[in-house]
Amino acid sequence: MSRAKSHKSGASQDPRQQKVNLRELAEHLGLSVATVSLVMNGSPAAKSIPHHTQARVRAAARELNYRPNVMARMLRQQRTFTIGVIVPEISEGYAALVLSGIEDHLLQEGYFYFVVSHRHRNDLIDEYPRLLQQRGVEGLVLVDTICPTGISVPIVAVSGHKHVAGVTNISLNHSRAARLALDHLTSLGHRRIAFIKGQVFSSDTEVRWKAVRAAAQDLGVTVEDQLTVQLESESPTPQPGYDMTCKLLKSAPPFTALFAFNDISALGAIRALREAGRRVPEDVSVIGFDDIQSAAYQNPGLTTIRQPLREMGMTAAETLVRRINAAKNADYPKSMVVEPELIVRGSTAAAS
Amino acid sequence: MSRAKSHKSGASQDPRQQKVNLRELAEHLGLSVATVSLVMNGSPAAKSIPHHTQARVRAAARELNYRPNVMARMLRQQRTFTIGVIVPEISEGYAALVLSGIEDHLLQEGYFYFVVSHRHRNDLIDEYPRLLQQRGVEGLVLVDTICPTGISVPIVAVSGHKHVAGVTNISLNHSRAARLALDHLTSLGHRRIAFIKGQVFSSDTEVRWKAVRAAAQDLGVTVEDQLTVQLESESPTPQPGYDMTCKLLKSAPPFTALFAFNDISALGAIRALREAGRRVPEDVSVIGFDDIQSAAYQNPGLTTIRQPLREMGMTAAETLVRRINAAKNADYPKSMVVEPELIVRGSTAAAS
DNA sequence: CGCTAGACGTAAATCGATTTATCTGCAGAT
DNA sequence: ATCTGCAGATAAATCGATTTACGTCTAGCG
Repeated sequence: MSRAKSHKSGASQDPRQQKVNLRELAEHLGLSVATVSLVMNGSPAAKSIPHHTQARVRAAARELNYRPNVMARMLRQQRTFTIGVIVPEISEGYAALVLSGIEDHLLQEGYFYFVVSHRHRNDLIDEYPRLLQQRGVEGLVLVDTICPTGISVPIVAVSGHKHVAGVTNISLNHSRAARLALDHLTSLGHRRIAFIKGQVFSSDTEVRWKAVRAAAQDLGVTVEDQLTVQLESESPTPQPGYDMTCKLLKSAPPFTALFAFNDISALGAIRALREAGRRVPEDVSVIGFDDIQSAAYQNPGLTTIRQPLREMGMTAAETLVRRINAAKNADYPKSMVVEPELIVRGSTAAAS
Repeated sequence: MSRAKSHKSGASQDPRQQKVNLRELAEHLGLSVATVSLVMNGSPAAKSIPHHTQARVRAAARELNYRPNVMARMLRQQRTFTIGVIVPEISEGYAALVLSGIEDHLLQEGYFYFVVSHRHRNDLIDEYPRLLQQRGVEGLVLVDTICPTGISVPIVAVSGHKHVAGVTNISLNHSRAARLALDHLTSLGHRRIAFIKGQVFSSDTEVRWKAVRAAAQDLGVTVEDQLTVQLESESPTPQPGYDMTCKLLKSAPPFTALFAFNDISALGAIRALREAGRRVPEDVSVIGFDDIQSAAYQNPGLTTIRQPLREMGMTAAETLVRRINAAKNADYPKSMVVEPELIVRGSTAAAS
C-alpha cells in the first residue's frame, strides 16, 4: 500500500559519527570524569580547578566534538526541558497560529515540545496527557482541549474556561469580543442577525454564546432561535459553516447579518450565501472570529474579531516555563485574559 | 512585559503522584527487579517464569500503577522513539497539512516528534538538525528545507530535490503538474500567461520553474520575461503574491491568465487584480498550487494544482520509520514521487 | 547413588552523565 | 613539630531500567 512510486536506492552511510562520551574524554585528558563534568557544566564546585586545566578540558571537548548524552543527563537530573502541546488538530487557522507563538518563546528558552492532536477522539484526549507525562514532559499546553485529570505537571490551557487545580487558563475577553461585534453590526443598522454557534466540543462555544446574548441584550437586539444554528460536523474546513448556512437559508426568516463562530465557518457561510444569490456584503453582512492569516485576503476581505492567537501561544509558553521553574507549591495565575480587536474589512456593510 | 492581565492565583497540588519504580515494585512482590522487568517486557527469557508468577507481577504493576521510566529505558536501549520535524514555519497551508500527515502515521507507530521552525534563518537551519540529533531523535523529516550535513540519522525530505547521501526525497511530479496547469489554461484559450515564481529559498522553485518552461515549450506557449515575477518577501501570507502582482500590473504587457507559485500567493494575486479593476476569472484567470484547505472556499473557488500534502507527510513518516527499523546499511529509497491533480474551480475561465 | 536437565529465578554489568563526600599534598601559622 | 586550610582533584553513589550470565533446587534417569 505504498502511496508513492519509489526510484533508485542506495546504501546508508555515516561518515564519521564519533560518539565521544564523558569517560573517553576524561581518559584522553588523563583526568577523572568528575573533573571534566564539573568543568563542562561550569559548576560552582569547579571554582577550585585552575583555569589552565579548565581551558585544557574545554579545548579537548571541542576537538573531540564531545556532546553530552541528553538521555543520561535527563535521567540523572530528572529534567527533560520538554513540554507537550495538545491540539484538536493541526489545521489551518487556530492551532497553527497558537503553535507558532508557543514555539517562538519555547525554543528560545531551550525547551523542545511534542505536538499531538486528538481530533476530538475521547480515547486520545484521555491517553495523550498520560503518554506525554510518561515521556517526561515538564508541562502541558492544551489548546481548545478539555482538562485531563491525574496530571502532576503544570498545565496551561489556551481557551480554557473551567477552573481546575493546577491549570492556568488563557482566554479571550469574550464579553468585549461579543460587544465589539454586535456594536459594529448594529451601528451599521443591522437588527435581524443570524448566529452560527460553535461545535459543542469547542471550549469557547458556551462562553462566547453567553457573551453574545448578554451583549445583544445590552444593545436591544433580540437573538432569535430561528436565526441560530450550531456547527455540528467536526471537520476543520469551512464545510460545517457552509452546511449550517444552507440550513438557515432554507428555513429561517430573513436576516441582514450573520455572526459566524470563526473565520473558517464564515468562509463556508459566504460561499453558501453566494450560491443562494445573496451578495456579501450588499445583502448580508458577515463577521467572523479569530482573524486567521487568510482573512484579509478573502474577497471581500473578512470583517472579524481578532483573537491574538500568536500572542496567546507565546503567553502560554511563557507562563508554563515560569511555572516549571517556580517552586513546587508556588502560587500561579489561575487565569489570564487577552483582549480582542475588531478588524473591519469588506464583508460587512450598512443594512439595506 | 506581560501581554495579558492575570487574575487570582492558587497553590499547585499533586493529589497522589505515586512514582513507583521497578525496584519498589520488585520489593513489594518479593522478587528481583530482573524478574519483574523480564515479565513486564514479555521478554523471551521470561519463558521459564511460571504463569502464576507472571500474573502476580502484572497484577501488582496494575495495582501500584507502575509506569516504566522512559528516560532510563531510552538510555539503556539507545532508542527514543522520537523523530524531529523541521519546517520553515508553522503556517497555514503547506506545513500544517504535511505535519498532520506525519502525525497521523507516526503516533500510530508509537513515535513522538519534535517540531521546530527555522523561519529561513540560516543559523537555525544549521543548528536545529544538530540540536535535534543531540536530543536523541532517531530520524529527521525536513519540509521544504535544505539538507544539513553531518547528520547520522536517516532523513526524509519533503520537497527535497538534491540527491544527498542518507536522504530520501519525496517530491511531486512537477513535469506533470506544470503540464496539467498549462494544458488547462491553453485549452481555455489563454496565450498570454503571467507567472509568479517561488522565493529563491523554496526548494520547489527551481524544479517547478524548469517544468513550467518545458511544458510551455511543448504547448507552444512563450514564457515572457516581462510576464514573469518572483516572490521575494519571506512572509508566509498572501502579501508577497499581492506585491508581485501589483508590480506585474504596473509594468507588464497585458495577460489573460496568471499561474501563481502557490495558493497563498494566488490569493494575494487575486486581491491585487481586483483592486486594479480586473475581474477574476472574466478578465484574468488565476491558477494556484497546493490546494490548501481554504482554496475551495475562496470566492471564486480557486482553481489549483493539488499536491497531496497530507499523503506526502504520511509517506514521509512511513518511510522514515521503515528506515529507522531497517539494518544500518540497508538500502533505502533515494526518491519517491507523488502525482499532482488538477482541481478546476471558479478562478479560471475561457480567455476573453 | 550420582548426574543431568530443566524450572525458576537472581546478581551484576551497563547505558552516560551528575554530584557529594572525601582524599592528598603542601604552604603557612602557631 | 604539628596543625590548619586550601588547592586540586577524584571515588563512588545515583538516576531507573534492560539483559546476560550465572546460580540453586528438584525430579528423573541410569
